[in-house]
Amino acid sequence: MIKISTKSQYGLRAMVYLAKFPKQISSIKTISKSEDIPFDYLEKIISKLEKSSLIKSKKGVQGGYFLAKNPSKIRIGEIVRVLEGDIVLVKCISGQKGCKCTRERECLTKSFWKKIQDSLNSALDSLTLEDLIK
Amino acid sequence: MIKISTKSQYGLRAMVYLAKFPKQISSIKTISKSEDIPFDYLEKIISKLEKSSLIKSKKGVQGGYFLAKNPSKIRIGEIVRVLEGDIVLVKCISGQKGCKCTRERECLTKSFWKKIQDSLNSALDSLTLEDLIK
DNA sequence: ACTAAAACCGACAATATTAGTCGGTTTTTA
DNA sequence: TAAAAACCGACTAATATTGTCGGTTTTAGT
Repeated sequence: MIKISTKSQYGLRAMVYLAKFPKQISSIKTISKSEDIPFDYLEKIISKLEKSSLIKSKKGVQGGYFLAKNPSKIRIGEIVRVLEGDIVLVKCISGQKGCKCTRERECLTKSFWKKIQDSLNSALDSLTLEDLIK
Repeated sequence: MIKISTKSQYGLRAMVYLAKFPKQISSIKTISKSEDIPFDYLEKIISKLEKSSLIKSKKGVQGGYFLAKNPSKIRIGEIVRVLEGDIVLVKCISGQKGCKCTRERECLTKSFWKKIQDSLNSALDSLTLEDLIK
C-alpha cells in the first residue's frame, strides 16, 4: 500500500508547529505534547531535520528548536525528502552503476516510473510551509 | 523511503508483456521467464489482476492469460491500485469513521497530503498501457 | 481414459522497513 | 549545582513486503 510514513507526517506537523510560533524556541517536549507525537521518536525526527539545516537548536535549559529560515523559503518537498531519504520509486532509474537494463520492456516501464517520480516531487515542492499555515 | 513495491513493478511489466502480444495467450511460466520475475510470486500478482477483471484466464494445457480489454482502455493507475490496494497517503483523509480530527494543525497537513494523493493518482491515470508499448 | 501443462488456492517463511524505546552524555540557564 | 533540555547510539517490537511451498482443479492432446 502506497503511503506516507508517520515519520514524514510527524515531521511535517512539527515543522508546521514551529512555523506557527516563529518568534519562540520550542522544546521537543512541548511539540510532542501539543502534537501528540511520541517524545523519543520525535527526537530522532527533529534530529534529522536539524542535521539538514532546516531547523536550528539551542541547548540547555530553555533550549529547543526553531526554523532556520522563513516558512516561505521551506518547501514541503525538502522536509519529506530529508525524512524519507530520496524519493526513488524504482531502483536504477537512469543508468546508474549496477544498473543493467538489458530488457527493453523493463526500461519502458522505468521511464514511466521516472515520470511519476518527477510529478510527485514537483507536487511536494509546489507548496511551502507558509502556504500551509494560512 | 518512498518507493513502488516490486509487486507493482512486476505487475506492470507483466501487463506490458500481455499488451505486446494481444493475439496470444501467455502462461505464467512464459511471462516469468521473459520478464525474469519469480514464478510463484508472479502467480499471486496475476491472480489479483484477474480477480479485478483486468485480465482473463484459460485453464488447462495451452492455457494462460490475456488482457480483458484493449490496452488503450487500461490506465496504469488501475493496475497499480489493484496491486497496492488503494493509495491512501495518510489514514483518515476526510472524516471517515474513527477519524477524530480534533487538532486543527493536524488537519492542515491532512488536506495537503490529500492534494499529493490526488496528484499522484492523476499522474498514474494519465497514461494507458497502449501509451507504454510504443 | 490418461498424462502433462497449466490455472488456482491457502498457508507458511524470510527479509526489510517502520516505528518506537531506552539509557545514557553534554550543554546551559537559573 | 541542579534541572531541563539537546544529543547520541544501540536496541526492540510491530508490520509489510517478498517470496516459497504443497497441494487441487481444469483441460488439451495422445
